[in-house]
Amino acid sequence: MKIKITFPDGSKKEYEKGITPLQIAEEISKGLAKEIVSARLNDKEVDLNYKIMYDSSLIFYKFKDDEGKKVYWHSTSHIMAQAVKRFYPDVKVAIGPAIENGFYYDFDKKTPFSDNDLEKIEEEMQRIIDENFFFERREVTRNEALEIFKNLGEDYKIELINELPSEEQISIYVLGDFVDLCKGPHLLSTNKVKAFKLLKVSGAYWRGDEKNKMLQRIYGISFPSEKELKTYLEKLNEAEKRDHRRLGKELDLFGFYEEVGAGLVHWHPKGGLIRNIIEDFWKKEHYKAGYDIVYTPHIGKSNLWETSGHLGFYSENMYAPMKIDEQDYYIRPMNCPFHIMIYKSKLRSYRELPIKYAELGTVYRYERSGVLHGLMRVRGFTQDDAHIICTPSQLENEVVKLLDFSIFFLKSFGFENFEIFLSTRPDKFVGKKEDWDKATQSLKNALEISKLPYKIDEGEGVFYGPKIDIKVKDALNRSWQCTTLQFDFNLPEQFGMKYIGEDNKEHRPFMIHRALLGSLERFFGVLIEHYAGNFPLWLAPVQVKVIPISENHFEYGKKILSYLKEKEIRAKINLENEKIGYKIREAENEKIPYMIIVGDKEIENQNISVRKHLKGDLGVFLLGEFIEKLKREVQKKTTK
RNA sequence: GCCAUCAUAGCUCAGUGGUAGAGCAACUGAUUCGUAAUCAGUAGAUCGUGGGUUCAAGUCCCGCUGAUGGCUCCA
Repeated sequence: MKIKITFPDGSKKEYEKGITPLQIAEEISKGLAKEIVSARLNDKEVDLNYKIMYDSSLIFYKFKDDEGKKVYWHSTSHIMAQAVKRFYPDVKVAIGPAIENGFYYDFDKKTPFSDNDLEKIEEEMQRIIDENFFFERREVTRNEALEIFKNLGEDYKIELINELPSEEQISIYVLGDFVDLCKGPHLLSTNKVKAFKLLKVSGAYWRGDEKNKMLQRIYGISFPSEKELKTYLEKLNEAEKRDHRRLGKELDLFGFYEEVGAGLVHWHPKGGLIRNIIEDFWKKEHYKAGYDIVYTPHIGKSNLWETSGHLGFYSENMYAPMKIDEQDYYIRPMNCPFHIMIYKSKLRSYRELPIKYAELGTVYRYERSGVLHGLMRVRGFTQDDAHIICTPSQLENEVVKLLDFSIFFLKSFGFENFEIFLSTRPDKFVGKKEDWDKATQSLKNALEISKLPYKIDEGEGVFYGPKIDIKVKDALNRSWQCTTLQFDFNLPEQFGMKYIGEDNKEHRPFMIHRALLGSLERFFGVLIEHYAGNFPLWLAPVQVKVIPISENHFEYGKKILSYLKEKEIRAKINLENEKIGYKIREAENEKIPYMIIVGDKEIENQNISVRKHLKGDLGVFLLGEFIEKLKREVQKKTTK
């Protein structure tokens, strides 16, 4: 009996019935057979030794494919679980999936794993790999599966089996002395794993729910070669070097103080200077784009927060109230109610709309101590917030403008790649379905008009409205959420916002909350990591360092310094009694974009030598010519 | 909040029950130097904090504060 196999390029070929993907690959080429890790048969991912019985389409997956990585990592997690079970037979296994970078496995073990344990487990894994067990798939009935895992005492697996849909084919994989419930597919055998490393241990709740028992999780990663593992570990190292917390300290940009409290940022002078530049730019552009900049209080009475609904749905993130004249006041977690007050201070006509209030508004939110993380997750931060209040017919156009404005901002800071998500109505929501549909459609239209590619996150909207989020990709290709643009059905209703329409009747305006950079703290953290602390000229706290070669050149250096300052270049001079190499090293470590080096030659020719950070000597310039170059670079916000 | 790890000089780190150490930074002196570290010297710590065990605690135990990695990825 012959069957027909269709390949991704559309070509077809006949094979004996019962042939496996591996055998087909072997016929094509030995190299291919060696490289593939799994296959897709029609719409189902299968093991390489799966017997093909019918005409099918076939795709091979290699490690470099996402599907292949998943299989590879998932298989490694099974090897790890087997190793753990060999050491600790009483441990119960929970789940062990592949994740974005590697895999983990959760274990129910009385005492947590130590780093020592990790080494032991790694050695045992290597033994399992050397023993080269087959990942043997068996399809079983529900009762058989329950029987097997009951005998093994694997309670978590039983829970999982009971939750599988009734029509699901249940499968188990046998790996030597280890049996696991698993849908598959897997590698053919354990020695396909060439290089692996266990990275960290942590606690993790069963199914991510804090009401459940805390399990012990081990994370790891694996690759088809030692070299790839090495490259990956180096990349981790590189990320660590540009960690904003480390650079924040090294470059003296910001700090946290135990005496003050967790998650409360102090911007040191250099960080403050950068922030000020960002804020100036932000304000200028907002005025240009038709926003009004407002300033509002940081606390407000409890009634305000009751009306807004924050005390109902956001109280978990709010700090306890303080009593002032017998009244409860809350420190603000958001700026919206205050902006709404300004809107409501007058009767508004449709002719005034859209009204756009912008504020660099500092807010305070309670974040659980364990989730705080440098500048990325803090308890007090400043949103670059705005509220756009418009008529329903203006909505779409306003969103188009907003998207354009957001992308302009992000690009100004050197981000070129974005991921855009549209989140739609969740299960719990306020407002009418039809209104949601209309608003969601407007957001969609705006994205289409802006020709921005986006993904839809079904049901991931906030309860008060659909939203668009923009994530930026940084230099290491990690994504960070910055811009969020949220439609709000709730607050205009709660606060009874209105405007007088063309028909001389009262209408309810639409309102959009938006933050472009997100929070200044978080955005600063992202910027630091994106640039690895090497800020572009327009943002660098010190733009130029003047370095005289010896004491004889101090006077000439000072003259240059004062001229630079006169031209509003942020410059410093190094008057230390050190050798030139040492001073250059210092300036390089401080990541100052340009160095001006002056000695006898420069004095004689009345010029300067310029050295660029990370690049080296640029040669000789006239001072005026160099300043022009700097001005152009600042103007263009050049990032390279 | 929960699990784990951690907190020693300004910074990075050593010190596993018996007299607190190093490198860098700082300061002083010498050196006056051409594109990523000149040499020598000086000073700097109630070992995060509060309690306990012990003849003796940086070190062992408990509380607190703060930091770090996780706690979303569904066999």
